[in-house]
Amino acid sequence: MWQPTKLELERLEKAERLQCRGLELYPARVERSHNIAAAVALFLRSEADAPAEAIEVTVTGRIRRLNSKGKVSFAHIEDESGRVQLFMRVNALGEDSYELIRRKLIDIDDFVQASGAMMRTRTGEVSVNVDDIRLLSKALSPLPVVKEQRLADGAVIEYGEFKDTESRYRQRYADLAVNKSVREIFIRRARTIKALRDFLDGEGMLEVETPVLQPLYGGAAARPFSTHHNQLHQDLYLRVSFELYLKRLLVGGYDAVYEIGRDFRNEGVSYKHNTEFTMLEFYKAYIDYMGVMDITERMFAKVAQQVTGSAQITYQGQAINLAPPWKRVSIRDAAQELLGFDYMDYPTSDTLYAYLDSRGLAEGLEPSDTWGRMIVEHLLGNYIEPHLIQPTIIKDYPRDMSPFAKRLQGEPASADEKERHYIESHTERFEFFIAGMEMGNAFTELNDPRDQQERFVDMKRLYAAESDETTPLDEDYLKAMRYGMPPNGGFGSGVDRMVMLLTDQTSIRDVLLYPHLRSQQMTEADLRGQFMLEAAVRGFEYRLDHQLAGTKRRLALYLPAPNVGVEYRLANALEGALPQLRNLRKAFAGYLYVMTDEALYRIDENLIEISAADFWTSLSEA
RNA sequence: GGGCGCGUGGCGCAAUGGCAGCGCAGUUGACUUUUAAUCAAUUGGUUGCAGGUUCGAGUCCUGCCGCGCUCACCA
Repeated sequence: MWQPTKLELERLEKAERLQCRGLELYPARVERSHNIAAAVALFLRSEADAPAEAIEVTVTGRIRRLNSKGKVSFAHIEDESGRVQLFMRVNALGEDSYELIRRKLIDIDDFVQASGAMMRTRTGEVSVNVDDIRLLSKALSPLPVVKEQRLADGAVIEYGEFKDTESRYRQRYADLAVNKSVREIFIRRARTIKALRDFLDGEGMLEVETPVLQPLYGGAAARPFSTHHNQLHQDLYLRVSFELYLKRLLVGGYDAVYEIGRDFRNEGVSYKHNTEFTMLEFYKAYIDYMGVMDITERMFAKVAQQVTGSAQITYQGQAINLAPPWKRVSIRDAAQELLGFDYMDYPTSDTLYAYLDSRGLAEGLEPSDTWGRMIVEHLLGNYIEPHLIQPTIIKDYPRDMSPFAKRLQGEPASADEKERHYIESHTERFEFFIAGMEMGNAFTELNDPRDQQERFVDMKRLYAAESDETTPLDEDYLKAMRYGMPPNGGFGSGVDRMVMLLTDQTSIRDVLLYPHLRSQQMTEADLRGQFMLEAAVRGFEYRLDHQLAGTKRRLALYLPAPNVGVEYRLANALEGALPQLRNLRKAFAGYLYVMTDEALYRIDENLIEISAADFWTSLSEA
């Protein structure tokens, strides 16, 4: 339950004073003739005309700055479109109205509606000469204070920023309300996703939606979240990818489909991983991975153009050119180039490990890792990926890392032994990297059901050691493929990372409105809220106290006997709150008691009745 | 999960183991063109939680909670 701070109490008191004046704090009706940017633009245009007409406007917004100078006051209000200054004089507003400003009954953070003619103040700032001001919404809690100084060159310096990351993520609304740059990130995010849709629609692809809850997960080797459907008595997984469902649609006769949606992976979080993230996948019939490369390059250039105005972007101070063509290099050649050896000279995991070890490149690698994993995760991830600042397509991945990709095409018969083995052991898969970050993944999709089945078995065998989480065999997917799947190229890309790139952010959390954070510990305020509810519904009284045992800080819930004299009522009353109570118990070092006039209970795993003697004993032990 | 770091009024930050302070915001007063307005006065803190060492702990130690960075995991 909310326990107002001093500042909040002051605002509550103001709220009462406003109500005493007969003012509505949260009126239902609003008037607004222009958004702020439009009002300013209109005024600037009229100024250009010689005999400027008065521009009367009614604008709305949140007060972000308030400067009362006796009988004249200035405020800045802000709506999504921008800010404008309110010029308020007692003469124009009248004593009564002006008093609201002068006495600060209207505070910074309140939403107001202001009417008047547009004007310039003596210092030249475009303002509204306010003759009527109305409260639209009273802010009872003050937002963090951020002051802005506008320099002559238009630059804005912020003072007293709101930057504690935890508070900003947990109270994103406050972050957005005071940090304009944060608001801009999410506008740009929306534009990015729209630009992607525009592009893909323009390519003639059909946007589709496939199940988030899947009986079998697949399409990526990631650990899933699982859940259960009660009525169907069935376990379900939250999807880790859309791949298998989208490709089934090509069997169904669509030439090209795409989906933008949420994937869920039960894995660690990092600056570029969130447990749920936005994925884009598309599958297009009658093209191979080279066709996908073309689309990829065009798509990134076009989206960047649409979102930032240019295909040349700056990320963390580095100029990045997204315009095609991008560098395309096989993983084998990239390793050759950056590390100076041909991994095909070490065609088994044993020989490769031995070689890498001899060069001091095996740190973090296990001899038991598969050959493909050594190359892709270790060599690529650690030694190649960080160098890929300009967009780079790394292609032709080892087969055991690519269960849905077709084998590399070539002339095995005519090549020498090493090249023959290379072609047999690699696939038409590529990943592409920008700013040292993996941005996406694509293949010439496997459409041979017999080969696909073999791959499932191979994967199972290869990763059996890691047991629990291999890609399960999806028999229905194979069935679909047996009906005939057109040759196709597929693509998957993390949209959040693309947004990071286009907004110059280094953490995925800064491009997610509500990044995943561990839930906060139950607080006393939460518990009070819980009990206020229970008490209101069930009609009992309660009291929560600290200071049970001298100076030791303890929390106790006190339920007077007349209200909860009957034990089952007590149990009922606590049933809902018990999990929270247990949680709270941790915060109070394990001591939380419930008392009635008749009995004492300790909250443990359950509610345990104890004697008064036990109670005092356990307290003194603490 | 491991390592490193952080947690002090609403926000941003100080405080060799020795009186918990500053700026902004707030409150009161002055000011009819300010813009980080200014001037004067002033309120507000169980220093994340719990224990310990000490004459004395925001500071040192232990445990817990949360966040950040990083490593691991993530074909």
